[in-house]
Amino acid sequence: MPGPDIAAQLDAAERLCTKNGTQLTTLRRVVLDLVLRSTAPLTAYQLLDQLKSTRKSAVPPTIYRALDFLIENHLVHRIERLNAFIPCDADHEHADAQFLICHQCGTVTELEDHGVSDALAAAAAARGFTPSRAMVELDGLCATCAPPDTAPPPAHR
Amino acid sequence: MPGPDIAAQLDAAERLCTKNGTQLTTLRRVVLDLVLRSTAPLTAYQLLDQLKSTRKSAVPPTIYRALDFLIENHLVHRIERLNAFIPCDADHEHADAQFLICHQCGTVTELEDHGVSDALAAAAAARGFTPSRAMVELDGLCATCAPPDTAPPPAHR
DNA sequence: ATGCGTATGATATAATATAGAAAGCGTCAT
DNA sequence: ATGACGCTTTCTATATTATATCATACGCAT
Repeated sequence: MPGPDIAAQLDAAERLCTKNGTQLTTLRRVVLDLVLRSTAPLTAYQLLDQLKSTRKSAVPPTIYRALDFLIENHLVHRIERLNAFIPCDADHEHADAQFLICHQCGTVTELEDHGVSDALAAAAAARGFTPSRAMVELDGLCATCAPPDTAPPPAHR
Repeated sequence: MPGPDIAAQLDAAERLCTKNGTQLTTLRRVVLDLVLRSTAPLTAYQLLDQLKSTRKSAVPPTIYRALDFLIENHLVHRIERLNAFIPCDADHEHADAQFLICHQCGTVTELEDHGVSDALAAAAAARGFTPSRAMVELDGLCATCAPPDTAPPPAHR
C-alpha cells in the first residue's frame, strides 16, 4: 500500500507553501516526493543518493537546504535519534508531535497527543521555562512487533 | 559555584558501579570528572581534547567507549539535540528524564516529571507501543533568560 | 601457565553536517 | 529596458560526529 496518493500530497504541499508565501521549487518538490515514497525514515545521504540519479549536481548542501525548507514548512520531520527524515503525517496545525520509533521494524509513528503536550507545557511552566520546540521520541516496539502478552494491542477502536 | 563537591560525586559513582558489578576505571573516572566539572554540555570531541592533555593515547573510540559506559551506568546523559553530554543529576533510580535546553545560555536542566512520563506511557500504551527508552528534550528559554512578562518565574517554592 | 573476560590502544574510515563565495533568475520600481 | 534586489541553486571545501576492526594488556580463576 503505497499510501494515500502522493500526487495529492504534493499538491497540498504546494498550496500550503503558497499560503505561507514560500516556494515549493522543483528541487524541493522532488525531495519531498522521495521522502513521501519511503515507508521507512531516510537519512540525508540516502536521499542524496536517490536525488543524484535525476540531478547530477546534487551534493550535501543541496539536500540539507531542501530538507531545512521542508521542515520549516512543516512538510517533513527530522527524527533526531535516527538522524533521518519522515514526511509530516498531517493536516494538523502543528502543535507538537511525538514519535514512536520501533527498533524492530524501523517504522516511525507520528502522534499528536495532547495529554503529552499538556504535561510538557505544565512541567516547563512550573520551572519558568519557555519552550520553543519539543522533541519527544520513544524507542521501543510497535504493536505489530511486540510479543503479544507483553503489549496487548490497543482496545479496538 | 563549582557545584556540590565533585570528589563526593565521583565516590558515589564508584559505589554505584561496585553495586552494579561494573568497574569505574581510572579512564572512566577521569572522563566523568571532566563532565562533572563543566557547567555546559560538552561534546565528545571537546571531552577528547581535554582528555588528551593527560592521556596522549586518547582517540575518538576512547572517549566514546567511556561515555557509553557512563551512560549505561546512569552517570551521564546524552543530549541528542546537542550531540553533547551532561552529568546525571540525580540519586534517582532513573525512571525517565526530561531535559530543558536553554538556547540563550546553553544550560540544560534535568527533570524527572511524572506528569510527563505518565502521559507518555499512556500515549504509548494506547497504541500498543512498548517503550524501552524515552527521549524528551525541550528547546527554549530558561527562567533566567526569558523576558520577564513572557514567562514569569515559577510560583515561589 | 593457560584461558577467559574485560578494558584499552591503535589505525582507519564512515556518516553526518556546515561554511562561504559566486552565479542564475525572476520581478518590479524607476 | 535595465539595474537593483531577493531568493535559489551551484560549487568547492571542510568541519563535526561516530564506528569498525584488530591488536595488546591486565586481572583473575582454573
